[in-house]
Amino acid sequence: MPQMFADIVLPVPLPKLFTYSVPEAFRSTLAKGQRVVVSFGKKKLMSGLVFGIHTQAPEAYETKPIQSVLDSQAVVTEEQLALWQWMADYYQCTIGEVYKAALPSGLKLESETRVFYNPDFEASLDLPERALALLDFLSHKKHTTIHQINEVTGLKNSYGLIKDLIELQALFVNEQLSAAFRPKTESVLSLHAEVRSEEALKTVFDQLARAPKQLQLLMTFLQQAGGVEKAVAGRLVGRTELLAAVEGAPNALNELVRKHYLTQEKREVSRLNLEDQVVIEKKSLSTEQATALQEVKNGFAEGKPVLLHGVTSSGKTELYIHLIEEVIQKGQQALYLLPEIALTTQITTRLKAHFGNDLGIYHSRFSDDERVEVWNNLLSQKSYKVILGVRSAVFLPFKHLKLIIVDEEHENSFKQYDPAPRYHARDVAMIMGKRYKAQVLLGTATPSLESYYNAKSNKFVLVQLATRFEGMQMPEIVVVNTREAQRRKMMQSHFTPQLVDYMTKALERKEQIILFQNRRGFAPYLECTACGWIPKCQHCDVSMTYHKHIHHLVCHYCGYSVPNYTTCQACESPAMQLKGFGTQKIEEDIQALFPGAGVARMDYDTTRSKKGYENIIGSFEQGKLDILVGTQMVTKGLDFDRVSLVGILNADSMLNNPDFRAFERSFQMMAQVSGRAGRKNRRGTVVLQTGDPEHPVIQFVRNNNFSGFYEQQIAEREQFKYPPFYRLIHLTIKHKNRPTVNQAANALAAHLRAVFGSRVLGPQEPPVSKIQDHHLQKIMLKLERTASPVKAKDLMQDCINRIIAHPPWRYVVVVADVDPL
DNA sequence: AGCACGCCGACT
DNA sequence: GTCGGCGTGCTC
Repeated sequence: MPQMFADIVLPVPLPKLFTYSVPEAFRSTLAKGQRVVVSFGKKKLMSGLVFGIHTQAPEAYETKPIQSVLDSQAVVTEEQLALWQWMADYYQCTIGEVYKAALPSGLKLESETRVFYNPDFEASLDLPERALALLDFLSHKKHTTIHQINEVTGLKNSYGLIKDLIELQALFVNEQLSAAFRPKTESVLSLHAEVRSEEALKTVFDQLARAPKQLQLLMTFLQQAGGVEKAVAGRLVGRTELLAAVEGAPNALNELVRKHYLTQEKREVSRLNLEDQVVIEKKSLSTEQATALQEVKNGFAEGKPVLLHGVTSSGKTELYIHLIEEVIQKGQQALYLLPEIALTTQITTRLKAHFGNDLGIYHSRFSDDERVEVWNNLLSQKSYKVILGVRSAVFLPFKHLKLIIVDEEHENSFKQYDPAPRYHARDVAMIMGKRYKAQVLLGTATPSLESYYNAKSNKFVLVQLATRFEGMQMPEIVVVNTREAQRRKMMQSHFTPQLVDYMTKALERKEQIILFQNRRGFAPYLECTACGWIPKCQHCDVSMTYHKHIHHLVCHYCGYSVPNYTTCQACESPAMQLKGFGTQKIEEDIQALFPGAGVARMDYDTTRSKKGYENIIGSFEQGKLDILVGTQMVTKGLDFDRVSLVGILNADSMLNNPDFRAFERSFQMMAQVSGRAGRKNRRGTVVLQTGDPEHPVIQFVRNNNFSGFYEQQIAEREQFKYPPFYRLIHLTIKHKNRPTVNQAANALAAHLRAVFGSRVLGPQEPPVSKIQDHHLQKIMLKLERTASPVKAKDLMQDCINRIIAHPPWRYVVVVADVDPL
């Protein structure tokens, strides 16, 4: 029998697969997509994924054997492997990096070296003191990790010491895979087999006559089991619920178990909510919705992706639900992708109500074990029919995927920026559509220029949904000139008199208000009023952000933090002042302006915890709050019935971004917040504060004119060779030493120009020129849409390799971002 | 990326 | 001497 080898994907950023030999025992069962344990490097154990099986012995090296096989069935399907390979190629990363991002960490095992003490070893006193101390420490423990040893000995690096002791056979080590996914268990109780009849139970009651607690507990048990009949039939009752119902029950329960009246056992339970759900019938569609639904289906019939351009509150979700139901009825699966921030309780409860236990949710707020459960569920027979998830849900093991919905398609958070793979879930969804032969529907009120262009040029089918449901009107948009108000000294902090006026009236009518402040200028920083010094991060080229609750300055790039400065570090003046205003400042200002109003702030700070976010949304929904101030978060997927006024505090900082997408983003942002205004019976108002009321983007927003905006922007994109006409690739060059990066970047650009000519721009120092002690340079490539990105990757890689081959630049890192945002 | 190994400077 | 820093090479 010939030798057998397997190519294994390992979660390391090395651009290759690793070939291991397959021991006799696994040969008949090993399959692609199974996880295996292999030793990698010196002695580390890792779980990897079988990518290919063959009989080709590698010539250049000796193979190591596969240590064990973790799965009897593949945990990754062939379709997934093919998709991951595509992602690695297109987004210019390694398949190991895709694997690392794709699998929940509960399915990726890694070993830790364990150190054991040899009890037979007789310590002689001529050992160094450190060694004796370590041996003494270890003799009290079963085993330790090297990490712990470092802590105990106070040594930075205890390898040398450990190695010496291993040689003396005082210690030995092995590699232990760290605990992976553990199914959650709960204790359940049932009637003991000996008493499973009504007569037997009567005897038991008699015997318990003098033990009232136990009797009470047994009665409660029977009640919770749903009656004697069901209890006798073996119905289970959860220990926790039973104990919760009776006070001081644990002892009584132990007695009942000891007397063989009840049996206690452990049972695996799901962490995911599997209670029986009331499934709500779908609402019937309005005429417009019904027409749009038909148009979507026609588009699918043409075999094209569909772009659903529907204004806010036009009922897109209802269409999605109809489409998903049809897919489910055919026994197929649907994937519903939402940006992180929009995946709120509102949408989950709504879908849960429709699809009950057919719905699985894949979200970063879920624990890793919960994600493993979703993954395993999809592999199982009873798998979910619908997955509602964030961008990483594109990695899940679908088997009959026939519909992919990308809601809020324009959202930037569908693109992963760091770490690799730097993928865009919307674009991956397109590829999945092709590979799974699934229909793809993109939905949004403010399409990305890319998607709208695709629709206009007939790659997609465009479906419009222009009216809001139940006769809701589009809001009135009032543009207010802040420059004029400033000139007349009429501004009250960040509020124009007009906005204050609208707010006062809305509050009088008991209506709710949303105020939007975009992220720029959101972060408060410290500045010396004497010399202008601003505290910067030691490791990054950014000013540090002031965090009120910890009274510290924090770097948002690397997390470095220092206690707040009271004096200037440059001129020693004590005149340090807080600059830049965030939502926090606005919140305080509003409280001063409207003392009676309930104000809440929604931003990074207040929504860091899962509950924080839900609490704010909840109290706003219930009308406990009058004014909600926030960043982008307030623009996403919230439908509040009582919001009549939306204030955009400062439109200019968005528009003045030096980025070719700045206008697109500003338009989307303003249109999205505006969509929050309006109620069923009353037209909403949007107050848009700007210093430049005549700005074309402001005019397009005011007139709710998306197509005008599109026409103007797309012309510019074509003229200046930007997407969707050209494909951008950003290369970031990093090194600890600034001159080194600059030289390497220049040389790389020269190499690239020799191949790509004028398609190469830069190098240029990015706005943030240092992150975590690494200096940065950026090179941009503008490639024709028709050019193969994979071929471009090869050519680029050649150039990069030539740079790296140059000894002084050996440790220069080049990172590619394909289709950057 | 992690990790081990080796060579060199700064302390007891 | 000894510790720890960091530069270098390797991973089937």
